[in-house]
Amino acid sequence: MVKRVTKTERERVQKILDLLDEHYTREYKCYLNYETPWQLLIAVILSAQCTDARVNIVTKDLFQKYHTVEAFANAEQKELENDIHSTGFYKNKAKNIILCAKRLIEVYGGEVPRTLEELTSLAGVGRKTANVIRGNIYNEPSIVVDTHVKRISRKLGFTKEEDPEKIEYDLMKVLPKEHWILYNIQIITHGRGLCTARNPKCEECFLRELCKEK
DNA sequence: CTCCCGATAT
DNA sequence: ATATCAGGAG
Repeated sequence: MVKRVTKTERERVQKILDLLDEHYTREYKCYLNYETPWQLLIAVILSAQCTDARVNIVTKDLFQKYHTVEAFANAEQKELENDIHSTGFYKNKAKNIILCAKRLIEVYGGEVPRTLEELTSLAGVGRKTANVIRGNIYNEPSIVVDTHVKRISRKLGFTKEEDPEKIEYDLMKVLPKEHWILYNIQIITHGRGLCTARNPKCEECFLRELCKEK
């Protein structure tokens, strides 16, 4: 189904974006700690079904131990599994990180590629991870659909889809391009503080009036 | 669709 | 005890 956006819908969207800008940061600063593009790539791979706080604890030691992409490419899988154990899914993540690092070196000269197609050709890198890299590293307008963006975008009536890729396309039509990267960061902040998955603090929410509710 | 999976809040 | 966390692959 093709989504159409009417003028009144656009005005409602703009009100929500204004309120988000008013209450949350306008910086393209993500919650995962990193120094280099490849460090962000690994941090995002580790972040699957894991809190960013946990990932930051793990990567602090991890990036002290493995200084380069080559170090990850040559890592012993069992040892890397142990190093990232607390993030969960550690066998898949360790295997993917090693394969990803090898391909970064063999195909992309050790650099993190820029296009969605190139990024998703890397092991452990799907659409969500690729879009984080495109937005945060290359400043390319991109929409990241994670668990918070999915839940809250549906509550706000921006989409009725379940599939993250379809949600991404709906949000592209609903949101002005200048807000694509920022939206994700602000919604995560909102999803962690007020619009939580379990007991959302609707009474305290500044979007209460504009929310389509459950 | 299922599996991968530990840590934390409720 | 259970839901949830910056998902991805087979």
